[in-house]
Amino acid sequence: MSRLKDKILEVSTDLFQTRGINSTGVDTIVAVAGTTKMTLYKYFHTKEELILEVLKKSQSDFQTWLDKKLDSSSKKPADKIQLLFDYIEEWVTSPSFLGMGFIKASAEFPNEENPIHKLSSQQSREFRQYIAKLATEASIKDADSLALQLSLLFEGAVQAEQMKRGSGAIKYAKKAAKVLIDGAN
Amino acid sequence: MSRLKDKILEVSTDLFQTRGINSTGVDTIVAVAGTTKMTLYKYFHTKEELILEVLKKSQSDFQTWLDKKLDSSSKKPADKIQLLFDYIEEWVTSPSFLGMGFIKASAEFPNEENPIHKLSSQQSREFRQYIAKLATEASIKDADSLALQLSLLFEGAVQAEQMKRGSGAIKYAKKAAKVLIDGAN
DNA sequence: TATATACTATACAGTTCTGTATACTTTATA
DNA sequence: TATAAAGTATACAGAACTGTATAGTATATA
Repeated sequence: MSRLKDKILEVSTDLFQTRGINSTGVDTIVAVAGTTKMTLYKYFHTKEELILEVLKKSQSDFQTWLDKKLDSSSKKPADKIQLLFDYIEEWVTSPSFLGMGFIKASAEFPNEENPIHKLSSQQSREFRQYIAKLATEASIKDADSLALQLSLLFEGAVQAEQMKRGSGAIKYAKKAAKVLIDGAN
Repeated sequence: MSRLKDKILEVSTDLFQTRGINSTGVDTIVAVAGTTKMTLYKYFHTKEELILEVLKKSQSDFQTWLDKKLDSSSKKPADKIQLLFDYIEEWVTSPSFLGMGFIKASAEFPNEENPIHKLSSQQSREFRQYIAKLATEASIKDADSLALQLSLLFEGAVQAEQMKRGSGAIKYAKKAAKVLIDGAN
């Protein structure tokens, strides 16, 4: 992958999070990335394609990071689900955290037929299924039900953190998650 | 208040929810409302002012409806907090529900200095305080902590419902809320 | 009946946005 | 060293957007 393509993706991710997707023009993106529109449109045929790739990379980065953290933490499935919100807290409270792409994108593109909304919805579902896998491996009775509840806490906490940086909401999500996990057996 | 001002507010609320705020032009609004831009700008000096009034009215309608429901349901505070998510479910699963304005608006205007973001953030805080008041009246030990956790479930469930209409997420939020409320005493 | 008010209709200024066309420059490589 | 690929610089078409100017119509009321 090209150095400039990466730079465009990185700058777009940042600007979409801090200014909003529709409010960020490609002229701004190339100016900040230090390149030109011709180069941007060489790598991304349309702005929509750029948005979709930004979302894919963001979610992939998060999932990869989380998976690695959980994998190197413990081999016992029961521990892993308990540690889930500890790592989520670490991710969300990191200074570089600016929000979750799929949550903001789904709000900005509310039509369920829109490709950007569809991808956002898919990423939300995939993360829920990831939690469900953790719950299943931890031999939790109704794993899918717990996973959905935990995903609500996660998305709610991210929403709260996007609303007010440093809200501390994730601390309460963690407390609530522990109660729900412990009560699910 | 004028008939046309109401109509403009009503149409704007609907279009902002279904197409997004930035993606909805005033030309579209007046066309659907059956009026003209001159009339719109007579009642709302800028589009931002219109957005702010739409948010205020939406939240006021929700709060008024919820408060009336809870007030006419039971006089016992312990019952009211248990019924909270039943009424939230009724609201969210109603066919006319298209989303919560302050959640979508805060995503579309992510800058915390933006007046629209500020109002969204304020409304989120006020709703949390409303839950806290219910929890306090129900003599719950750490009412603020529970209220914050319940607000995460609420915002997460709304987010999920906005992502996929008819997701049923609110049912799981209700289940989780019951566990948290019962465990908070 | 005269007058203020509410509203319509429409054109338009000025900006911003996406996407492309065109001509030039730099760099890697065969 | 010749050639292809990558990137720059810039102008521009065409659309969409906010907000205003201007002139006219309908209606209520004094």
